[in-house]
Amino acid sequence: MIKNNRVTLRDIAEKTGYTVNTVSRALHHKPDISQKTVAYINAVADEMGYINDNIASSMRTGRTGTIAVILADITNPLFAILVRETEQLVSAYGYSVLILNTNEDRELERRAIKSALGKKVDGFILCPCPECHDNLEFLKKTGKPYILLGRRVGEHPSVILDDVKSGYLATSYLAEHYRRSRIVFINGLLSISCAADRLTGYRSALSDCGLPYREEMVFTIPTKAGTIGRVFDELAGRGIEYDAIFAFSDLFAYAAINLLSERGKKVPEDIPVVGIDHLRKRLFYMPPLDSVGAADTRMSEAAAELLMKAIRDGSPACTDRLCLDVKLFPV
Amino acid sequence: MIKNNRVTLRDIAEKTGYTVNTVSRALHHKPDISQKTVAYINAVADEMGYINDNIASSMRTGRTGTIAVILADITNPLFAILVRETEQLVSAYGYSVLILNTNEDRELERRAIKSALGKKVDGFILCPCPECHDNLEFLKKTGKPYILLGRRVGEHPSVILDDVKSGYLATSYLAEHYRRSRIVFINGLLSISCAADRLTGYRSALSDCGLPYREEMVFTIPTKAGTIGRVFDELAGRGIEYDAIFAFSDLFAYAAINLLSERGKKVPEDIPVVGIDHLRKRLFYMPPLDSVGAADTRMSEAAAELLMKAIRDGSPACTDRLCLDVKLFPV
DNA sequence: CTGTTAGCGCCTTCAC
DNA sequence: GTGAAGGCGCTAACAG
Repeated sequence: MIKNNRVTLRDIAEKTGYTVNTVSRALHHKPDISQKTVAYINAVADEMGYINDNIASSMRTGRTGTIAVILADITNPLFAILVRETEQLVSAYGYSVLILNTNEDRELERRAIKSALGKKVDGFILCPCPECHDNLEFLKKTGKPYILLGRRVGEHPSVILDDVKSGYLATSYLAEHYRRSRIVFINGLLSISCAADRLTGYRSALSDCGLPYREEMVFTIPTKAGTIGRVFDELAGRGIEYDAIFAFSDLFAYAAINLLSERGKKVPEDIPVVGIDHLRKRLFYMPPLDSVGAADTRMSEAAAELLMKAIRDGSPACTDRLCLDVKLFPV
Repeated sequence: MIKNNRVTLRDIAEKTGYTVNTVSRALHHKPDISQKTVAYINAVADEMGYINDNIASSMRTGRTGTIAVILADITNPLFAILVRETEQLVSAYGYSVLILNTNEDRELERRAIKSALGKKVDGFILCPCPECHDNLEFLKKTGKPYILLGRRVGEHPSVILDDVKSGYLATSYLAEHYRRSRIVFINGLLSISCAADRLTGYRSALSDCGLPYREEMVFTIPTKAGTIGRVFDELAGRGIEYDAIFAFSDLFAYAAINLLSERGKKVPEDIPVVGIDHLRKRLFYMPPLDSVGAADTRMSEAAAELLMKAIRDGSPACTDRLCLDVKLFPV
């Protein structure tokens, strides 16, 4: 068995002659310890290489200084950005982030929530998977603060972008700026609020531009590799003419552009493509792309602030529901 | 103050009439409890919604079931992939992952290590930042198992790709397949082992192909946004002719392609570009790109396996140093 | 200002 | 097979 050679409060207490508890308070700079003692104890602790045992602290205080971020897949750049922004914000509060991937699967999401509860996180940020109602109700019952990010579900607290407007802006940009009338919409699954809302925006924009809504132009596919190829197969197989593409996400848009290139089509000359998320704002290496994204506020920072507030206040859950403005970022 | 309404062992004990300790052993399926009792207690625990308190368990056992993964930036897709693969592998062992970003900064790396120690992780995987010797020595002294990923430093245990070969393959592909002789190398900082090794491979390939090594064709830049633009400014400003680009990473390669496009150059017709990491293998939306990547084994899985083994054996650190084979993946 | 006491929830050791 | 006792390292409450 390995001997745990970690320095504990007791070690410092023995060395300094104070009690464990005085040492603890000195290290926390509590007001009821003399300046001299504080300085002395801190110096000794430093010298001995003391590091506070978070586990033991949590045991007493009930707080772990960790929040869970639960989402589909960290290799999706959008989620990576959300995580990074969240992490940077909460670290200012001394918090760190436990990341759990659901792969958009309900069962995995449930397990992730339980796992995080077992690790006694102080709060949750989650981008819920489809069909997640049970999971969210379960989470709500725990009384832990939580907030949804990017997708709303019923009355659960959430911070989202204005997805109806996103769909509207993207579609009308294709119609007006590029003067297109046959706009294919490659959408995500409608059980995700943002997909449903973007469809609403798409239809509304078509209507305002005097264009017909045609069901065969709209595809709903899961956020996985490969699935997007079938859209083009189907378009070709059924001989559907189109002159523009509105993609559910920048990822879909880039994947579509790759496939269009393979078929000898140029973007945007032959087929303009508009995406959503504006990844380029953060990821310098992404190719140019017309995209709709948050206008000012960062979604994840807003969510993280609300969560931190709820944790500090000891409120069982934040009750806010925020919908942030978006705008189109042309290439 | 919020009442903590979590179900504890004691609650189950009271309900079943057994002692806390019998309940604990039943839930762990220890052999010295009767089948009937085990079944009964588990049923009650389930019904009550019991979730093991990892914090309290860790307190006793000294293990947290968490490993730290410390790297530059999770929004870099390469790192995101490494994290995801690591997570998937260690989750099979019941482990989870704490991610800490260093932004390639020594001080942040040190803080990350300390933070992870405070959270009592059972082991470390890190992609060390430049000038990290002190940090690694510090980590080594803690006695916790650790392993470096993607970059080697001195004698510290590591799993890396064969970076010399990567540099060689990329360069010779440009020279032989594309028949180019003036190959610009946009490299990372030489204090990172893979940059140094890839430079060795680059030089060696030039030499084998009968091409001269020209210092003004080699640039070393940090892995940050914007810096790559200056390479092209400098090439233009100094009137340096070039007909191919070897990029330190796929990200650099994509960024270079964007900049070449802006300047009206076509890839690969005018200027072929070869990168490293082969991101497309995992990220379906990335544009086509010639790239060098791991031949078979996944680097992060190898590292994670070694770390898990070290943790299970209770050995203070894994001592292996692994260098995995690479190959070129043409578009 | 500092010391004493108590206990967070769990698991390990030993007894019965 | 099961129960009783002890303690992981820390911090909160209360003395003095």
